[in-house]
Amino acid sequence: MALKAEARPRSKTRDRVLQVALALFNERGADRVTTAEIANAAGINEGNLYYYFQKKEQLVMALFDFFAAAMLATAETPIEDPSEPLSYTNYQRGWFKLMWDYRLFYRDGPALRGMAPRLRESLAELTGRGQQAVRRLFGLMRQHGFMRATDDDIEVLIGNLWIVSSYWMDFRLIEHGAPVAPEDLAWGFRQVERLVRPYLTERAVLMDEVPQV
Amino acid sequence: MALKAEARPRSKTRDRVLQVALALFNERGADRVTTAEIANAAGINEGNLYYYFQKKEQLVMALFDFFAAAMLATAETPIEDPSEPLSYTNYQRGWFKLMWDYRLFYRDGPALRGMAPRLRESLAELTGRGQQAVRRLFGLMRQHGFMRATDDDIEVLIGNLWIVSSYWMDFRLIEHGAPVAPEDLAWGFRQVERLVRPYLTERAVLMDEVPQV
DNA sequence: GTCTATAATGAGATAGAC
DNA sequence: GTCTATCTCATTATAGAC
Repeated sequence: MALKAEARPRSKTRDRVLQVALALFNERGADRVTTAEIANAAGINEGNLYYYFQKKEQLVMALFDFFAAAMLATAETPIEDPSEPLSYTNYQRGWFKLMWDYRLFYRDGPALRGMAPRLRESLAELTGRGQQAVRRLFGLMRQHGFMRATDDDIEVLIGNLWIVSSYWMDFRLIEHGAPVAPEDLAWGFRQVERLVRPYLTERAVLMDEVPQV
Repeated sequence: MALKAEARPRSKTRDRVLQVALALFNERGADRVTTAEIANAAGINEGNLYYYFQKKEQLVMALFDFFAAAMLATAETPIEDPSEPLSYTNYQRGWFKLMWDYRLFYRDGPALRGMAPRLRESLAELTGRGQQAVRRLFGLMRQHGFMRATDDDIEVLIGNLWIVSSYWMDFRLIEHGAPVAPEDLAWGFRQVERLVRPYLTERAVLMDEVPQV
């Protein structure tokens, strides 16, 4: 099981390192943060950092474990009321909160995989489970008459949803120069919503509201 | 003008370096190729490489100039017969050929921007011009009754088209492990085609054919 | 223009004292 | 568990001979 939490015993210092690393990565980009900076920001010495994480890869993987748990919780959040269209919008909101909290994994994916090659297969596994959850969700929407799409439509749609969701932050960075900010979430939310819209029935209300973060 | 060709006089060695660097980057990934390897593959000494390109960034930017020219040529290729649906499919084929020939810029974008920070603004400019060409294309399709979409629909669609086109290779790499191969082009082609399909009218034939590369 | 050196970086990683 | 000090190593970059 690739997504289990780490085995090593808990420690306040260790937790602080992870917390600080997550913040630094999220803020400045994973490729612009060195182990020295992380140790410094955590108030410990660089040598001490290596007591907890012998390789930078281990640090990244530990962060990924948190992300994986959060993503699965998000993906498998049950729809409050499947007969109420707004419930699905709320579900989508959950995804965008996740993207923001762990934006290092969305924005800096390639850089992180450079630091931690093992990340690739963990990501593949997680992606599979996340997509399965979305697949079930669309099944539910069809049942309730909110969606009209063939199985094939849905497979292609899920692929495109995943790509747009995973990379819109990097795309936005290129176009705007500035790193992605909370205000940009509405843009991404809208792009994703429009992917789904062509397959919604008249029964479904518009789902292009601005997400709360 | 950021997209002009370089000013330095031509030279066989210089051309060979660029050609070899493009091939190596395309093949192995931009972040896995060192200047030493490039010089070696070009049959010259590492010191000599720095006679032509004082910084690795200059090498990347020179490659980008080729890419930019090819991309603009692709984007602005006139539609052979705007009243013939297949012409638009051919246009899309052109894009996928470009993606393959310069896949380093699609697959290794973040790594390249790490090597050459100036790339970001050049990419932004190029993206803008490319999107403008696609915008005109959709206008043409509307004129000929192949497309039914509001201006707003088209703006969102272009954003999603750009994201899926730009990042599907990286996504595919995560899911499959293996680097993207020519066979995968059909998958990407299909994902892109399905983004557009909901806005096509009955007059437009299906455009989901497999691209030739 | 091309080569042989050799420097200069800058990061990750470790050994061993406390 | 934490620190100081040091090492390794890949890479970019330059100086100067030919």
